Amino acid sequence: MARPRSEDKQEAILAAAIALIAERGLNATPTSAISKAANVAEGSLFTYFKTKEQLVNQLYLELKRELAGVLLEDFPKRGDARSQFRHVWDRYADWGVVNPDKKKVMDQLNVSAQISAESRAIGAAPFAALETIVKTNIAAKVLRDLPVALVVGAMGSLVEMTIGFMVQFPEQAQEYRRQGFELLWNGIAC
Amino acid sequence: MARPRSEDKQEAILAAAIALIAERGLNATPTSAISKAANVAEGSLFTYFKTKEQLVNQLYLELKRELAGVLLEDFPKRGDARSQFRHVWDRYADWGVVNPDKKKVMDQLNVSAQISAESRAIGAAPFAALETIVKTNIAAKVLRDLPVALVVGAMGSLVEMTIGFMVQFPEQAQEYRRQGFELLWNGIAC
Amino acid sequence: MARPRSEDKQEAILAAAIALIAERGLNATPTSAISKAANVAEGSLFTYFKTKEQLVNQLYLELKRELAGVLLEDFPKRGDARSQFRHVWDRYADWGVVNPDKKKVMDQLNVSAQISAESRAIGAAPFAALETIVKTNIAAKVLRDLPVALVVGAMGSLVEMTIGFMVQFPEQAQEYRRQGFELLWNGIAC
Amino acid sequence: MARPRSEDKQEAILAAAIALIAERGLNATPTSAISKAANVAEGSLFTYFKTKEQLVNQLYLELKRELAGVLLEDFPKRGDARSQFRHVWDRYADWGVVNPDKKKVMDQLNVSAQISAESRAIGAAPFAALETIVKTNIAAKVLRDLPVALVVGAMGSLVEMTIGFMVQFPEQAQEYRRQGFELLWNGIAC
DNA sequence: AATGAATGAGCATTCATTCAT
DNA sequence: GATGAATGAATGCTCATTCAT
Repeated sequence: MARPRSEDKQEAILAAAIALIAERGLNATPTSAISKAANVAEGSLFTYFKTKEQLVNQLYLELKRELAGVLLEDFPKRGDARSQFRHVWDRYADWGVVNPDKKKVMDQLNVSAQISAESRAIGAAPFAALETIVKTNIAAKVLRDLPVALVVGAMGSLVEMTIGFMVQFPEQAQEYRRQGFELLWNGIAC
Repeated sequence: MARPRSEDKQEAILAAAIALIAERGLNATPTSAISKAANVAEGSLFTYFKTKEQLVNQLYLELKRELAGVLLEDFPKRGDARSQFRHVWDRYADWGVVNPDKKKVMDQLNVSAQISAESRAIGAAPFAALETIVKTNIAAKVLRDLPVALVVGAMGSLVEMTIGFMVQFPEQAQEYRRQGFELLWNGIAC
Repeated sequence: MARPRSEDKQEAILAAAIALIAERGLNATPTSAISKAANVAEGSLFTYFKTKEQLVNQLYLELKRELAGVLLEDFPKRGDARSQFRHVWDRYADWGVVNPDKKKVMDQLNVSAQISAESRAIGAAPFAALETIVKTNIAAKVLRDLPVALVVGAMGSLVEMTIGFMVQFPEQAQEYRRQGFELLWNGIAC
Repeated sequence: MARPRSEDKQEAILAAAIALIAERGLNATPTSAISKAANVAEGSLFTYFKTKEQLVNQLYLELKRELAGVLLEDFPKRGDARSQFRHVWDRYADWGVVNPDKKKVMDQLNVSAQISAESRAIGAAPFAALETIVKTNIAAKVLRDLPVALVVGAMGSLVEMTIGFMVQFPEQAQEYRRQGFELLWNGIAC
């Protein structure tokens, strides 16, 4: 009967956290700044997230989940391998370009000591589908015989680097996106 | 007669900073902890580095310089392109495996808001030689016609990822090192 | 038609307060913990007690009233003075042993700055009968000629101390109870 | 070579804590108020006491030690038992009257959950001499055959109560002090 | 009346930096 | 230069109380 917890508020807090952490860095972003940016009382932040650490971990999971969703949405299940990888690559790159704040935050959280091992495990789960695809294509001799994780890792690290160039040189963004993918594909394909 | 500033102490502070930041993270490492680990008084740290930020920036430059030195030491100037890239790759990978703390700190500093644009520029300079090599080999049609920076970036991001696997699975370290390089080389070579 | 204030709830809150304050201390017991333990909403606590301070004062009065009632119940009006004092002594001691939580809370409230002078006055009132008994017996030369309040105070402080031993050494509880009383009686009787 | 830790400052903090806690109560006394009253920066309080809890425990020990010292100073070793007990009684009572703040603080700390079992044990040690005296006099049939701890406890609880009257009625202070002792002595002596 | 989310003042503690010795 | 005590702004979090539902 009391005011129900508002999902809006929870989201506003996460959104504010993204904007501020992207701009100022994780440690330079006090919870008070987050709550103020979210138009929420300082104390309210803690009704939605027990600690700052929990907020940060949840943010991490949210971003991972969102990204995984984006990558696999409209996935061309019946396409050839190259198209499939290209789909994931483009989705990832575009997501990073369109959401530079989220990208920056993810970069920071990826190396932060605040993210628990558990969060890392949960955050990695939605990407399992990618591993399957890689595995299948290695078995089918479409991809070279490399460790699955290495291929997945290469894709990740290469897009993330590529995104940097796309953001830095918006006019050549499409060019970079294509060239980055070429590099990846030549690296992994038979 | 005042004691001269001891270079030893300066180094001890940087070494302590590396160990602590690698273990606990940049923001969770107070200067007091660094000075204690360096066997130096809290105040003394500030005679060697005006602020924590300066210490961190200097640390960044130190690491970059060290890494660049390692990569180019014994560089096979007269070897073929593949050997040259392989040299850099192996040096980088081995450095990361042998110095996991330095690697972790560099990962953190690379995304930290504390590192100034100036530091980033200075830190990148020693790697200019790499760009030249890439440029030359693109011109010579040994490498594909890709943006130089993209190739350099790909090498960097791929080794860093590969190092992760080498550290995680020490028994297959050599295997990973080789496979990572194959992936890179196939990606960039004509 | 609004639900009437439930006396049950009021009592549940007081009972929960006793248990928690005894265990964790007055200042370490948030109202939220009390309401949760009482199975009542956080806000509801404040419909029964306007402030935490009022709750605490009411609790104090409740305990004082209960204790006074216990002491005088079945009071041997026609017995000799010793029996009468013994009755009060034993009742008090047993109450403390049977209700260690209430005893602890009373000890804390007795020295707490939260209890108003008014509450202290009201809380003392039910013990007026004791003063009368003391006064009468001093007049009758059964008790030494000491200030009434001093005698009453002595009885109080001695039982409370004695209760401590009874709780700490349950096997000698009866022994302590008797010996404590002897000490009191010899101290005050002619 | 740096400024040495000043004992003055440590004492100023403890003194400020006594004054404020006596007036406002333990939980209503923020460390900031203590440091301000001690003319010390907020942070400095924590160079002398790691936590508020530690400050409070130290304060407890300080008070216990001081009191024990006062009670046994100039102790009439060769006097008769009554004089000896009277000595302790008077010292205690006068200490309480002269130092009402310390008395109030001790009353609060005695029932506070913040004082550790260890502190309680250490705080009780200096009073061991009292137990010895009691024990000796029980063996010598000067005192009744009561548990030693009960006798010591009775002395303590009775003086503390008596102090209350002495403070409340300063004009009859001496009278109360004497009467309180009579009550104690008649209660414990053969 | 009942609920529990919302509020924001308040607090213990940390930490980069300064400064007396 | 070296030391470490001193400083006080900053921060994460708590909690009594209010209020929308």
